[in-house]
Amino acid sequence: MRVRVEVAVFTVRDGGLEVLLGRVGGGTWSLPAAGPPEARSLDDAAAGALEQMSGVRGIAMEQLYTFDRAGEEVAVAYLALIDAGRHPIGPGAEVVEVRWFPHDDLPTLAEGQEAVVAYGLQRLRAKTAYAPVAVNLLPDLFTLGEMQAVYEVLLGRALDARNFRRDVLRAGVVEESGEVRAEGRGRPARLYRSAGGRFAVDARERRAARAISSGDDPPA
Amino acid sequence: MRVRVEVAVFTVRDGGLEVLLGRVGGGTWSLPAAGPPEARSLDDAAAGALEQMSGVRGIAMEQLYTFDRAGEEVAVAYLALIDAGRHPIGPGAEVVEVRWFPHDDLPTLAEGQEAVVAYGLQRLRAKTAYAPVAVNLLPDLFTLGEMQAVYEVLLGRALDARNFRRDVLRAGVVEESGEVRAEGRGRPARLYRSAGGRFAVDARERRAARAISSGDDPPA
DNA sequence: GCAAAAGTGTTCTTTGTACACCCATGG
DNA sequence: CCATGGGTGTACAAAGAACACTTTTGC
Repeated sequence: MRVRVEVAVFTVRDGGLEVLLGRVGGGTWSLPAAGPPEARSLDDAAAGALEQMSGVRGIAMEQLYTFDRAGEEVAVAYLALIDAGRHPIGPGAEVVEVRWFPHDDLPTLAEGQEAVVAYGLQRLRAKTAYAPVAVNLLPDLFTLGEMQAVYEVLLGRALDARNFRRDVLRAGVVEESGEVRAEGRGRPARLYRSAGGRFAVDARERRAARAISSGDDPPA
Repeated sequence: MRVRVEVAVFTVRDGGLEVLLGRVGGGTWSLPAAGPPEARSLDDAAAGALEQMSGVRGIAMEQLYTFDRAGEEVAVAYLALIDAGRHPIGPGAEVVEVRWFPHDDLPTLAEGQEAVVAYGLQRLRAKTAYAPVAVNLLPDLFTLGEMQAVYEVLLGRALDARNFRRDVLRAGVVEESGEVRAEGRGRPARLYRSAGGRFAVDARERRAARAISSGDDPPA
């Protein structure tokens, strides 16, 4: 049985959730993937696959699930979240084209990769309810308004700004940078940065997450 | 890279949580495991490994995590829960001995399997908070007292019987069988059976689970 | 001075938690 | 008749959800 790694990479841009895909030789698009990784850890292989396809490196990855493909090959799938603004993408060697696709308007993918994207999305949404996933999708400094916008994209619904502020600040997942940014019209917003810690958006989401959720944090 | 499957099998017996281990040739104990499964799905290979080692079949399995072992082999780990009373174990071909070990008093295991057991346990405890895992660890018909006892073992703390009853019944995860069982002294208890559905023991646990938790239900 | 986004507190409802008593049986 | 486990309901605490108004800027 051959072993492969495949990475579902998500970003939030222009009010939408997007997936990173590349084209190597033929016409079919593919997730960042690597064939039999020789004497490398799976995690390294996944990071390598992303770098090889897009030039992006230093991104945290989380193992998602291991799919078998007709009993002949196993594909160890990973999830990665990046801020597209901070990490510009460019085709690596042997890569014809890399780009972001809206998650709900993907081209035909290589065999079995739809399932990887679908599961990555499910996991991402589940994590939304208890982990500060948005900080991985935002620049170093960001406003609470931007952060809320990311959550609204991930959850597909509007959030109450007052409760959002209160919950995020109470959870201690962000800290004030002291700086302020005037973003055109409107009162300037304070800029925050990540401070670690966990976060749950609201109880309704938590319940939903539980209902579709199971796992744990990966070992190691 | 070679592919293996390994299964962490848990049961609750005599007020303790136990793990199924077997010995094949040498002196070292091992989880049910199978080498390169030829043209079989991973799930089938995991079920086969359990049957091969212990004779037990027809048990639901859930994929846990894929570990890499020094970049040479990947081990796809599974979690299984069984009622030891309903599924007696016996050594399969080429198996010298199979038995249950208390989870906190395991012998030396084959390379890397401690991590599989540890992670299986973590996942099992996390699932406790939102899934009716106890029904997999109980006979067809059981009393709420027995069910509560299983949860108390998994959680390692006492539960309030009144709240437990209310929550379990409200969640609709069990249904009355109409039968009653006199278990020695005390008022006879009604017998219930599983009715599907989800269940969370209590909010404190839910929070704890969230804090250590991440995943989702596996695909498919 | 007005449109637009940021920032602040309070009330209400739901959920969870703690807790006291009666019931049915075996010994 | 009493010890043992089964079964029921209620009062209190905590968390989440809904909601109105003031502040600071660009135009």
